[in-house]
Amino acid sequence: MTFSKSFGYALRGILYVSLLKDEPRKISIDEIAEKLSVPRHFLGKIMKAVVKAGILSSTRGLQGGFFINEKTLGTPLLTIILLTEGNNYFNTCLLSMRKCNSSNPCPLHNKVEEHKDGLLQIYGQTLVSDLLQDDKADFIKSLATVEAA
Amino acid sequence: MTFSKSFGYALRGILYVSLLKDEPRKISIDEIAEKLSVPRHFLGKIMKAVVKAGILSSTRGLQGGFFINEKTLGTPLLTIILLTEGNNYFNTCLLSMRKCNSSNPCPLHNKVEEHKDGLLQIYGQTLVSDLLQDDKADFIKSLATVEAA
DNA sequence: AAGAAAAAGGATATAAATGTCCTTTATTGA
DNA sequence: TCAATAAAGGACATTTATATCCTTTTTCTT
Ligand code: FES
Ligand code: FES
Repeated sequence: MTFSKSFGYALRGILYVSLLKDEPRKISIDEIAEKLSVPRHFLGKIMKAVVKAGILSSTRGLQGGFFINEKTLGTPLLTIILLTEGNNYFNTCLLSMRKCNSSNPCPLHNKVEEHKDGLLQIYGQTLVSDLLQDDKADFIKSLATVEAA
Repeated sequence: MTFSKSFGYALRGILYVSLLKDEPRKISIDEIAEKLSVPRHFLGKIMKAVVKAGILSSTRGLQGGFFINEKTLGTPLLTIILLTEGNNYFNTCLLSMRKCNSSNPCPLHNKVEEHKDGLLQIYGQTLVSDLLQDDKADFIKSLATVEAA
């Protein structure tokens, strides 16, 4: 059920850049890290992988930064999950056995299969664009880590 | 979606001991580790926590080992999950924000809430006894880690 | 009482995830 | 061409999860 922090950072970074798609400027890692209250250098490392995967684009140098490309908004969540959690995220057995396998299922397998598939469906169908909200200010607020509940 | 290895080891250990509930002997950590192909010392540490939580019982000394008690078979999966993954497993936000909170939801929250709740239901309702199979030999086989698919 | 067996407990080791820092490379504008 | 800026890349530090080992305590058998 849980994803790594890397996934959270990646998705939030992508969403933040996507949200500002109409601004002429590119978005720097410093801005993203600050607005999301996320460790700057670690985020940089993750965003590099995001760009390498083609989910976002970036340029170096003055006026450089991150910006969306033709793939960004249509990227399914699943792509981002597999990027940060590894390609085997959905075929690892819940009980730490080698491969999740319905022909030789572990004791938990059949109990959760339905919901596991359901989540996989959702992750495959939900696009970055589906997660953006109209109210930008409110959305940015919901992207920032908040200590207090 | 994924649990830690500790959870897999714990549940499999519990299931193995439960499966042998009709045998007069107690089950040693060596036997469990060997049958499940799991690291012996690490498993010992986890089983200690399982016993401390009252899910299994154990005695030291000659003829000692692990055995089920009145709670074992009726223990819901959820109890074991919270034991190994921590009590906040189901209220941590998927995007690494402070608290999963439907009044101030992250962008992913509403998308997955239904399935998250569904899994929680299943984990709360599924008991150790529900995971045991009649065919012991087959079941033990399904408990053992298998390298090859 | 003595010895053996087995869990419990604690100390340490290794690996992976997370986080920080510094250097290099690319881009822009003067 | 030069200086400034920002991502990319790589080295290193810290923390957490996983794994191993050794000692202590308990229990049983003789
Ligand atoms: S979850 Fe264990 S085999 Fe599928
Ligand atoms: S999953 Fe993020 S707030 Fe609930």
